[in-house]
Amino acid sequence: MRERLAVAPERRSEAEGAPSMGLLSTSVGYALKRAYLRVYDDFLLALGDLELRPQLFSALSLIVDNPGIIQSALARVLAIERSNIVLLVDELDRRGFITRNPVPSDRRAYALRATEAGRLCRREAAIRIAAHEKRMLSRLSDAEQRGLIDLLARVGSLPVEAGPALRLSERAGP
Amino acid sequence: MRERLAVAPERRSEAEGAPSMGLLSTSVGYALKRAYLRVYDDFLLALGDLELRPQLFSALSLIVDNPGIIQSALARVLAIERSNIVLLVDELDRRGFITRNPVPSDRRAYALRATEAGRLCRREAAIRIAAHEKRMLSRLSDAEQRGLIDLLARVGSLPVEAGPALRLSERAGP
DNA sequence: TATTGTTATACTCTATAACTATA
DNA sequence: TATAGTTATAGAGTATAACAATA
Repeated sequence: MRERLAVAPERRSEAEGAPSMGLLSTSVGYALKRAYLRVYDDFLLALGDLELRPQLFSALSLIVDNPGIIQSALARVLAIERSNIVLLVDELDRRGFITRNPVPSDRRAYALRATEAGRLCRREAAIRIAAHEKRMLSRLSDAEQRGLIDLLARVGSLPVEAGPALRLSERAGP
Repeated sequence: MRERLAVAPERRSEAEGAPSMGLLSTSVGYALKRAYLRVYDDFLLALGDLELRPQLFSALSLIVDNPGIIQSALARVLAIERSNIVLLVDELDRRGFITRNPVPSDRRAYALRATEAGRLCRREAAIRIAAHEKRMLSRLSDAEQRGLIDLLARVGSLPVEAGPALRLSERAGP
C-alpha cells in the first residue's frame, strides 16, 4: 500500500465528479500562486485604461515616494535586475511621467524624479488600486485583511513598516 | 498641498538613506507578488534536480490524485487554458510519468493516468516540497501558518477543503 | 453548435551575459 | 576592481485565435 495520503486517495476511481485538488489543496505555494494570479488579473482590469501594468505602477510609485532615486537603487528595492529597470524607466520617461537627471557627484548615475503628470497618474492609479484591493479582500474580515499583508510581508521577506495595513484604501475617499 | 500621503512624504528629499516602499508597503497585491516570487525561487531550488517546475508538479500531482482525468478538466482545475496543458502533458508523457488512454465514451478525449514512475516522482517531490514550505513559513507561528493558507485560498477563490492545513509537511516523516 | 485536443503565435516578466563609462 | 546604465538574448508562463475530429 503506497501513496497513503489524507486527501484524494487513488481509489477515487475514474474521475467522474469534480476533480480533487489533492495535495495541492494543502500547499501554501499553490494557494499563493492562485491568489496572486487572481489579484493580478483584477489589477489589470482596474488599471487597464491607464496602461499601467503592475511593475510600471510599482516603479512610478517608488519614484514618486523617493525623488532622486537612481536606477540601481530602484532595482534593489523592487528585487529585480538592473537590466529590467531600463525598459520600465524608458517607458515612464517616454510617457512624460518621470525625468532622468544627471547626478553631479556620480556621472554614471541618473536621479529619477516624477513629473506633475507622473504624480497625477500615480494618484489616480492609487485610488483605483484601493478599490481593487478592497474587492479582492472582500471575503476577509477586517482583522483578517490586516493580518494577511503582515503574514505575506514576512513570507516575502519584505520590510514591515509600522502602522495599520490598508492605508491605501483608506485614502480612497474624496 | 497635493499627494498628502501617510507614508513617505515627498519631502524625503534626495533619496539618501534606504529608499521607502511608500504606498507599496500597504498593498496586498505587491506583498502577494513578493511572497510568491520568493516561494517560487525556493521551490525551484528544492526540486531543481528533479526537473519539476511548479506547474509540471501541479499537473502530475493532479493526475496522480485524479486518475482518468481528461486534459480539459485538468485545465479547468489549474485555471489555465487548454492549449497550455498540451505541452505540460506532452512532457510528462515523454518522461514516462503518465499515459494518455483513449476514452471509449468520447473519442475526442484522452484519460490521463500516472505511471509507477510518475507516482514515485510525485512522492519524492511532495517530500521535498513539504520541507521547502516549512522553510518558507519559518517566520510564522503554527497558528499563523494555518491561517495563511486559508486566507490565501479565499483570496484566490480556491475551494477550501476541510481539515488542518499543512498536512503536506506532516507526511514528510519516514 | 459546442467541446477536445492541438498548433501557432505573441506578450509579460524575469534572468544572464557582455559591453561602456565612470568610480 | 567594482558599480551604473545599457543592450541583446533567452526562458517560463500565460493568453488568443484558428483548426480538425468528434459530440
